[in-house]
Amino acid sequence: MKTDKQDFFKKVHRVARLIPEGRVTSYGAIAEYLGAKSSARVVGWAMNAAHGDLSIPAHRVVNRIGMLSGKHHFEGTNLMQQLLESEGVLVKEHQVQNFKEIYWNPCKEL
DNA sequence: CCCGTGACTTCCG
DNA sequence: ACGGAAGCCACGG
Repeated sequence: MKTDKQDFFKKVHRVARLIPEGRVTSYGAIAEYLGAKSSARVVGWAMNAAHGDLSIPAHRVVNRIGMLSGKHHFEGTNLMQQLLESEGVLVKEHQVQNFKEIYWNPCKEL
């Protein structure tokens, strides 16, 4: 059984679904959990593919500083923020306020 | 096969 | 401390 590159996407999607409500994580954290900490960008790419999968809360995934870097890829402009606030995540200026407090580390939580 | 792009991260000046 | 540049991996053309 050979490991297809697409398997990486599947892994990212799997982890993304595991993100608890009201929590957020970073691309690098997911990448690191998958063993590809150097491929944080690829995680974002996987998220791009997940964009069509409503089962994947991509809005809970932000960059390392808690900024809604991916909001530009969502519909409208504040959809991502709306989803986060709806889950109890405090967001301001497209940035998670208590990011470090609601930060969900898959390496530690899982 | 080579080049460009991308929802990132880290290092160097 | 701030800003710019490079590195990284995968996908599409």
